[in-house]
Amino acid sequence: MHEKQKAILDATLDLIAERGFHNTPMSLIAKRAGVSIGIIYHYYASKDDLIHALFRHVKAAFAKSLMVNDLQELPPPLAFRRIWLNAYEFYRSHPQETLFLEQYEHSPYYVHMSLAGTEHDELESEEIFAQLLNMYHRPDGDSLLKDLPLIALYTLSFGTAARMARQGIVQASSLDHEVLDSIAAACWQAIAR
Amino acid sequence: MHEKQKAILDATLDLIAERGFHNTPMSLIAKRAGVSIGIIYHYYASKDDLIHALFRHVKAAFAKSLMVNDLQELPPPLAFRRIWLNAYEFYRSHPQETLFLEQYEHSPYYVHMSLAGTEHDELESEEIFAQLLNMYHRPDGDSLLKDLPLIALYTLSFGTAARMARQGIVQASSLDHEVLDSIAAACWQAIAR
Amino acid sequence: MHEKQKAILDATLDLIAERGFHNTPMSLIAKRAGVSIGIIYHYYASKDDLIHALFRHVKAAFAKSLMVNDLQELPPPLAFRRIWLNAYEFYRSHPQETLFLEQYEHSPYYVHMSLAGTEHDELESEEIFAQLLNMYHRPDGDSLLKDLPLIALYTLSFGTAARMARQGIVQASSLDHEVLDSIAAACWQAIAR
Amino acid sequence: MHEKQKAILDATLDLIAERGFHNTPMSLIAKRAGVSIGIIYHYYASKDDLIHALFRHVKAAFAKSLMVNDLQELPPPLAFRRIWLNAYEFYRSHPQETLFLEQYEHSPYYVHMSLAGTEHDELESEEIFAQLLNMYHRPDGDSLLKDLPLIALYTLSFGTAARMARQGIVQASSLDHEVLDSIAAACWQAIAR
DNA sequence: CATGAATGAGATTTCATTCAT
DNA sequence: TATGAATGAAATCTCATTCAT
Repeated sequence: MHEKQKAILDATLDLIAERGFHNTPMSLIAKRAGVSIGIIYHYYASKDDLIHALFRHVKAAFAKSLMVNDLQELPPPLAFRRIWLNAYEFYRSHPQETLFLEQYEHSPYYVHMSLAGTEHDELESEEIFAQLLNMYHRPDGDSLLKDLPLIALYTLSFGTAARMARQGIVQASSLDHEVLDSIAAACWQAIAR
Repeated sequence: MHEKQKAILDATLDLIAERGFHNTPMSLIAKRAGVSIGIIYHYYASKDDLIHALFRHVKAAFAKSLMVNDLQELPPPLAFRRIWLNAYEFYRSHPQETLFLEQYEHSPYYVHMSLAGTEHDELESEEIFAQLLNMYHRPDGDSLLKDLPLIALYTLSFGTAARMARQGIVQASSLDHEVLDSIAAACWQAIAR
Repeated sequence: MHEKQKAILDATLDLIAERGFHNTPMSLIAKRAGVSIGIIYHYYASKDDLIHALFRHVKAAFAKSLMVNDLQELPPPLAFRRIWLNAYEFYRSHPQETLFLEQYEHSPYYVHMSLAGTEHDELESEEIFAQLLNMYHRPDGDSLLKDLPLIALYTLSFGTAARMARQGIVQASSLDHEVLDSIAAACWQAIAR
Repeated sequence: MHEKQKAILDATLDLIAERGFHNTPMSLIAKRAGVSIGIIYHYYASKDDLIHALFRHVKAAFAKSLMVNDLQELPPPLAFRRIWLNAYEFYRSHPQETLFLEQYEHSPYYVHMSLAGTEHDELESEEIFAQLLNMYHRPDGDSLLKDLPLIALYTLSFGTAARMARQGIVQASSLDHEVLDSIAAACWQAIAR
């Protein structure tokens, strides 16, 4: 990726996180990124295209931050907690990314995303979560997890991590390690059989 | 509230739920509501003001739907489930309201809401939730709940109800009663001591 | 004139003096006057009509303040100074009226005023000035005044009084009696033969 | 200054002189200037900003027209008359500018001008006038002028020139050279000791 | 690759005026 | 007389996008 592309994505991220989609004109993105409007249109076909590209970029960075090499070798509760905390930490240390994702995923942009060339389930991050949960969850055999819909398991575990982190960002508060451990434990309790 | 105010709020809700904030011009709201643009500005100072007012309106309706008269008389786990299901049902039966809330609460509108005259903790709905959880949760005495931050308890209980309902709306799928009971039970398990 | 008419004219005067014609909506006039918009249209056919009526009202008040009964009996230089100071005092003690007149008389409103039913030379105040100057000024006979166009005489005498007063209003400064006397004397010197 | 900026200022001047501030929509300015509305907002932040800029532009042109190289070398009364006539001629030969100035300087725009970034006494033209009068006027030493406030001297001299010219424009009449000389002489008589 | 002046459709907002009550 | 909700044409202003350089 060119240096200018990076600058454009960074500027877009910051501005949308603070001001929202419709309050972030292309001209402001160009100014913040220190580039011309023209060059933005050289790399991205339209504003929507830029926003969708930014979403994929941020999602990929998030997925990367969750990567744990030796997941298979850890005992299940530990593997679970490792990823839970990784997700939490990513959100807390990337507030702009978090605020952007919040808006994007809860707006009509997301619902209509597949029209823009990417399917929801092509996203790496979702795949990683599903992979982890599926490690424990075999609906038709012996499972370490309760027999609940995948989305319920997801919400009660990683969804909670995300929410806790986002809350901390918006309210500028934070939780200490001990409390986080308790919450992670409660999540495990909710989903473990 | 005047009849036209109601028509304006209804039209705004429908349009924003379907099209998003910035794809919903005032002219379209006026047309859908069957009123003139001018009268909207008679009741609301600006588009933003209208959106904030709509949020308060929807939130109040939601809070009202949660009201249960005999909460105090029910045994704790039953009282919990009663409200959990009420919240779930409200979302499932009010998809427009739900989609609107999704967008609003995850956008800069929500973060900047206090600028519009209402503080987050002034919202009736928040108060009702806090009230219920506090029924069980006495940090310094005997509590039925785990010793976790209020926000964690909230997320693991009602937050989950909301998410499940919203997911159902977006994906046009639905969960049967048995499954809902299991999820409610898992929530209770997560937060109960 | 009804009490409400007076309130309307007063409100209009204040608002236009402070905000200008185009920044003074009828709704604001109504609010400031403590009446409904409807009643304004009962008394005045349009906003322009109201403004023209206000002009005539203010001009008449001004003319009235200049009245001096025994002009004919005073020696010329004294008569001159009497009116000069009256004009100055009116402006200084009626800043809103003055600012309104400034705008009105230098805007296209004034140029097009005759279209609204009043001719410039029908104005009482102009008549009084002309009368005074004509007392001294007989172009074809013996005159106390220089042989200059009436408008030049007017500008060098009363025009100066007006300007000095207006300057004082805008800059919130004021001149003491002695200085005013000197200026009045200089004016007389300019026009007297 | 870009060519389009000039076209915009010219169009604005013509239209406001003829129609007044509030009867001159931006769309009309754009059409008259042969440019798009957008480009006006590229150069000027708002309609008010455009109007203030136009005022500074016209005032600067006026100041430039008064410049006389050898003022110091002329005998005082001649130097005075040179500038007096220059001012008169500028107004007579620039009716649009004159009508615009009339409206602007007698409206709240002028009073609020300092809010727009320019102080009254920063105007070149004012400086030139003050400079000239100060050449003759030393309050604490020997002066050729009467001991009057600067503003009085200004009004009795250049103020009169401006008024005479403006009157001629509005009434489409004009004064011959001989009469102008008499008026200039009367002005000098008013202010000279 | 890169710029940013230029466009103009369309957005938000204003406000003189009307009219049912 | 008196009200003020209601209208909608028209105003100001925004901004995604284009294109000559």
